[in-house]
Amino acid sequence: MTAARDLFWRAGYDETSIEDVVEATGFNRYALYKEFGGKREVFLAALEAYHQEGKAIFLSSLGNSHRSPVDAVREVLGFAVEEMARRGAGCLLCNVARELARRDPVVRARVEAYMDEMVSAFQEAFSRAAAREELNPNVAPESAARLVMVLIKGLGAAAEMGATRRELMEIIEVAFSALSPPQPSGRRRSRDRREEAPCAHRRSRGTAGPGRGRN
Amino acid sequence: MTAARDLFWRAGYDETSIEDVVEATGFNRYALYKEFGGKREVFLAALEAYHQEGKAIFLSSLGNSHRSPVDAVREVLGFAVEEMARRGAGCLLCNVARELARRDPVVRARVEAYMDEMVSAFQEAFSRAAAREELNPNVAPESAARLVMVLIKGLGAAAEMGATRRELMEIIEVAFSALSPPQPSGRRRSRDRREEAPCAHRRSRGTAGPGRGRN
DNA sequence: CTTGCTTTAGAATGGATATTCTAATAATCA
DNA sequence: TGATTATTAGAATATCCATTCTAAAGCAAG
Repeated sequence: MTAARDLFWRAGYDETSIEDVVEATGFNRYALYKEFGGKREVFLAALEAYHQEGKAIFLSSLGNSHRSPVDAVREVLGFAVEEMARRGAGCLLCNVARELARRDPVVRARVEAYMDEMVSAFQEAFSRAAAREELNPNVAPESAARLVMVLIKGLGAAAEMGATRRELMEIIEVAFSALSPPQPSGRRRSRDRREEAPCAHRRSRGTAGPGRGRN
Repeated sequence: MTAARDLFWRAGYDETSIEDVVEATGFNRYALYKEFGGKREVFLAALEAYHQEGKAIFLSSLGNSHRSPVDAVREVLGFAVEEMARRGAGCLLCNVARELARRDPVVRARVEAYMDEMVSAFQEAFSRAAAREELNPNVAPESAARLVMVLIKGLGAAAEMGATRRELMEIIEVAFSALSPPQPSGRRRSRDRREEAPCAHRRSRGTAGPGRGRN
């Protein structure tokens, strides 16, 4: 199934022919129709797998409860961006939202549900952060969550136009600097933040990381 | 030409048939082929018109030199979002980047050039803002410009999934709070900013505004 | 070995649509 | 008016691809 997912991810729904899927998965074409019903259903299965995998990554990142939830979200965004830059392809969910989901109400409902789930998860994380005073009090958790979703969409689009991982990471850092509280703890000056904010290099080594793809 | 542009804008390239263009423009099909050469060329003309119009709006917004360039960028983003929410369609340039530009190198080059132009324009505005100490010194003008581009892409995608103008405006405000300098002028406290930042309501009246579409 | 079932590869079908062709109509102008 | 040219509407062509059909091959069990 990951083979099909990668195809759709790279090329999109329309540009991936059922023939490509047959080749990549080893499934016989006829068998594939008997198993799934049609191209759309194959895709929906791939999409489900994609979403579940992303969710698992996010939850595991949140699991480290000694870390700020804001940082967990940032980390997940970092993983996503790593993957996007490597593949030259944005979030599969966001991509299909612009092609198949436009015409197909079933797919659209599914995509909306997945996205709502994502926003809710982000929002909950930010709410928890707010309770721990780790979120800028000027920013509503809901708005922060929506911003993250917009970032995911936009960063993916940028990656598809050839943006580098570094550029994308830097954008994340800038955007997230709006989410940290003005004074991290007691009464520290803004210089202290300054050393945090523009550092887009921390997770910058390595080739792949535990990002989304691969298996 | 704006009729064709609106079609492509709303439905995308593939989902807009040449028949639709014929109907909407009144052009005879054969005449249209003689005039432009093909569907792709019709589209390129519409895209050029779209870009020039957006550029004009941006320049006129920047023109008010008594206003901060950061605010000018924010205002233009506001116009764009207004239009996106009204149409339920994101930036035409960003949209086509994901469909036609993938397969068509000529279109891709054009799209890249337009986008580069946009980023450069934003970057220049932010540089000017930095010189006037109206940009957060922790943020490089280039990064700010790239963030704005990512926001445009992401906000458009969000609008297509049904996000409201208000939601989108709020996201802009949050993101832009990362761009304002920590202390606006002399030595004011963060409470002063707090009254500025989450105000997504200033330009919130009205129905359409001088946004992109319409004519 | 033979009979019945499953799986397969490749051909056939059907629908969509960009593009070109054609015959008719309108427009231009001597 | 009459001849030439331009424009049009609709038919014809060509391509692409999801889906289905078909006939052959593989396989299981008696």
